Amino acid sequence: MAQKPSIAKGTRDFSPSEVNKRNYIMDIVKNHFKTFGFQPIETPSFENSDTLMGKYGEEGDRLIFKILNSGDYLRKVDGELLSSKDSNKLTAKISEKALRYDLTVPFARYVVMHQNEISFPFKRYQIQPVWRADRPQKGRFREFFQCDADVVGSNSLLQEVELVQLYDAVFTELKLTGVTVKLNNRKVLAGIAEVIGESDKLIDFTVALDKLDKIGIEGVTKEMREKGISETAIEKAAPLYALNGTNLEQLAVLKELLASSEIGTKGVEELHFIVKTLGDLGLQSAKLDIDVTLARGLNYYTGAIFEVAAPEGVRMGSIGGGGRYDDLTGIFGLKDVSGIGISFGLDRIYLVLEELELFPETIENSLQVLCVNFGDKEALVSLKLVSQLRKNGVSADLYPSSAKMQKQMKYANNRNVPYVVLIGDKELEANSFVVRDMVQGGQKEYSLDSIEQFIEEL
RNA sequence: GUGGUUGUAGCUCAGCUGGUUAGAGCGCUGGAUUGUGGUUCCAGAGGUCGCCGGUUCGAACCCGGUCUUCCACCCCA
Repeated sequence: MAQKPSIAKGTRDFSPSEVNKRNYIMDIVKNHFKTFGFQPIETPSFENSDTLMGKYGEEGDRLIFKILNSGDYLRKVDGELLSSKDSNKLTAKISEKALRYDLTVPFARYVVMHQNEISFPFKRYQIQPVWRADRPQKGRFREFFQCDADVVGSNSLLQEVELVQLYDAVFTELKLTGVTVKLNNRKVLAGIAEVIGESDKLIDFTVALDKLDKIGIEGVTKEMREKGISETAIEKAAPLYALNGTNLEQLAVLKELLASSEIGTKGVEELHFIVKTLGDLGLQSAKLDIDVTLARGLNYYTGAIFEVAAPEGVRMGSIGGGGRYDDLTGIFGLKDVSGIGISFGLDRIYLVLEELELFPETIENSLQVLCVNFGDKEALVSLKLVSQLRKNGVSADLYPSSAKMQKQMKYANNRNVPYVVLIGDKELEANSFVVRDMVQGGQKEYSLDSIEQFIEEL
């Protein structure tokens, strides 16, 4: 009956070394979330379908994993509906729960449900898996972790400033220097659309604009034409592609360009404040770049839009993103609560650190000391040593059986154990233990009465 | 959701226009080495060639379906 095991499409197992590396990233992210004053929450892995459906657009609904009702779920379904083969209508009848699609909507739901217990502004972070019935691709899975930090209940632009600092702090500690935080503002995009006379095509316009670095100016203009944007509008938008110089220089040009648009001017002012303030405060290793072509998450972002690009030379899309959304909780009945959030792309950060060999070597040393097992009597003495080491915070183990020495040494080698301890009959007699340095190759003998000496030299 | 791509030993991959017992390297097990790993030498185990069906005297190879992998698009983290 042996069947070949397999895992579901788009899912992954994580082996010890991978978990260690992922934890390394998450611990650093988490620590900075905490020092910036964010508090952790967790929400269920599945929600009522009503909570999720319709929040991510039509495409999103398709990508939500639905959970089949329990029991005889077809019994109550109308026979006519069943034979109509209308999947969308039928789904609503046989599925009332769905897997979490992101962390933002459940967070909005959380805020609304707990509004009376929360002190605003509420700063929360959340690191949990989410699921999407997407077709997998490189760096895209059907199950993946999101690391989000959001602030709700404050519309101060200082939050924008702070979140850029948070990105900077995390990537600096990860030794991932040279990342670029790209910054844009939905109001600027709206202003541009207004000035070129295509306000009603804002989404089409920005989605096309967003592809500039991918398909070039020609590709963008072609897509705009296909979406029915007028030639004059396309012409008027042309100066956007030629924006260059420092952030402040670009903002000066934008200010001019958008002078006739109230909302556009507001957006430029917001960007100016963020750029100016961060200029005064300084960043450790990240670079801040205005990028008017940045247009992610337009369905809900209303102000700032962030995206973090990996250092130059690394072929990787964005490793983080976020933005401000003025009315996220509105859909659940709580008006006028402004929110802003950022997200870290754990899987992609992992790939980048791997490529640049930035993981510390010590991550692989899961066991520091292994005692070779020579037999019952020797093992007992070894176990006493192991206990002492463990009490001192040193990860130590005794090989569980008196297998051949070669086998035990090989095991230590495969597990990357830096020190092997030998207590055989010779050592028993001398009340000592021999420590073999598996990296250098040398050996040293210590007395069992002065274990501290060994611990100090570790 | 659309188009393409991949699947052979634990891993990475060979395998000619269909032809008899399907190979290599690494890893694994045992030995050279009864107290020494990482280097060396010797021997051995391990595969329903993703799965189902079809064509053929004969299929890892050709055809159809299905699952999976990766890539592009859509979208997105």
